[in-house]
Amino acid sequence: MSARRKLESAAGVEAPGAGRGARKQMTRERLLDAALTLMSGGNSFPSLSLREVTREAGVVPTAFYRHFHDMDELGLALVEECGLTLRRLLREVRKAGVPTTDIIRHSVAIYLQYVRAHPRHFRTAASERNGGSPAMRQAIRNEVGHFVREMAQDLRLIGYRSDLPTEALEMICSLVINTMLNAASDILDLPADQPQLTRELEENFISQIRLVFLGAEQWRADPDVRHKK
Amino acid sequence: MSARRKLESAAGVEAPGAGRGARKQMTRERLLDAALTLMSGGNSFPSLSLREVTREAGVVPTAFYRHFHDMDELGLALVEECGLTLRRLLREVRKAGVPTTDIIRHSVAIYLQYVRAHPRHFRTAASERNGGSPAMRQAIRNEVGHFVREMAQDLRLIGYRSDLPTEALEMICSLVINTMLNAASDILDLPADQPQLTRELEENFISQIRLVFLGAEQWRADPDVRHKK
DNA sequence: ACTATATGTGCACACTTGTTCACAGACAGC
DNA sequence: GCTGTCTGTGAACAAGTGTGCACATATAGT
Repeated sequence: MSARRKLESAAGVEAPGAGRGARKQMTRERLLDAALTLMSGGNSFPSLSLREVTREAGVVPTAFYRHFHDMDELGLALVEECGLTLRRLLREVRKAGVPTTDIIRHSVAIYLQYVRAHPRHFRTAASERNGGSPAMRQAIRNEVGHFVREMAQDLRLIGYRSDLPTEALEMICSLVINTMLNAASDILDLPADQPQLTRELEENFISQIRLVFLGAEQWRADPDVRHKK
Repeated sequence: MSARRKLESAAGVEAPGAGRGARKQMTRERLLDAALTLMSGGNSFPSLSLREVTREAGVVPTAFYRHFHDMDELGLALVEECGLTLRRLLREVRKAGVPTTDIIRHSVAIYLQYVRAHPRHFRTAASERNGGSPAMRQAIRNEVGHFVREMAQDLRLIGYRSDLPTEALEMICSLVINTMLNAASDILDLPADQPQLTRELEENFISQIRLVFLGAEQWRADPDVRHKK
């Protein structure tokens, strides 16, 4: 299939009867997909060239401009896609409901499963969160911010620490999510043939999340630290 | 000074009486410095070109090869430099001793001061930790790993949670350090003319660290989670 | 059915990039 | 002091890059 793409270069030839806008979106997605694929092979986004992407997508370089002004614009679109994945993940976890035993382990399991199902999205998110262009960083930060707020609201809804102000809940969630993203990056970097290391990393990850929630249970809304010794 | 560099391009002309090895190391450091400077201006390491670096360093492209085979090799040297900075930070904190009141706030203050004193090192560390080439990622992971172990040992020495196995202490420290690096990245990205936002971020950061240690105090060595409900 | 439009092609251009090679000058050891 | 060695220079090259332009061709609206 990849070879097929490379041989018959004409994107318009592959789907000659699908409506105009539909085909446009198809090649647009092919460009995005190409970028993701290239990134999952060691390359990082800022080092991708426009031509490289179009080549991988099976499209002539100039066709790129029909969809994006810039590589940066493609980057932003990518971030949006990753954000979408994140939100679907949240919905998935919500759907699973609130198990009575070992909530954390359960949620983490869903999370890890999701990470492995969308490795390219998570790698991109983790990698460009601090690395990419300033614009891309900001975009990712926004996405993560949304995620944090949604998660905090979810905790609200299930009545978790309902005595805390939203601010505090979001602080906690942000810590959790940072930990999640770091773990995703670590796990995706692991050689696939090391199930032992994988398990260790996962256990470590679970421990960290558990630790955070242990702290969260003890958190006091407004500790007046200056008078505390 | 930057202009001076660009005008008189000959590096050998600038310091004509300083010993051979010494001058070699000087231009080597200039190359490293150039890379750091370029990175602190939006560029990320993988997008740097060899020529760009030599240009900024005020050296002809071919001179690069006298110091590094590769850009990757320069990257590794950079990581080492960042690791050195991290270790000096740790020594600084150690030197400060163990204040009796509000240890966390105190340590965080030192940390933030350090981050602002070496912004380029911390940006690089945060950014290439997930973004760079696989080799660079691994190198950073090693440095961070050392840091984690040293910090865990320090906690040991001051008798913090001496009942816990080293493994658990390291898990805690790794969580702390992840949070530290994320915070560094966030803070360095902030527009400099927003002291209010800066303060909020710092407070949030302190809260997170505090939360982690709150959890750490409650952590049980071997919670048999399967029998716990 | 005819025409205008939008998507993808092909070619062109000016640049930048990494790397090779012969060369110049400063230093170190005899 | 002479000679060999090492660091930095300069010109050169092939390859890759972003982008502008005129062209094809399938589609949508009349």
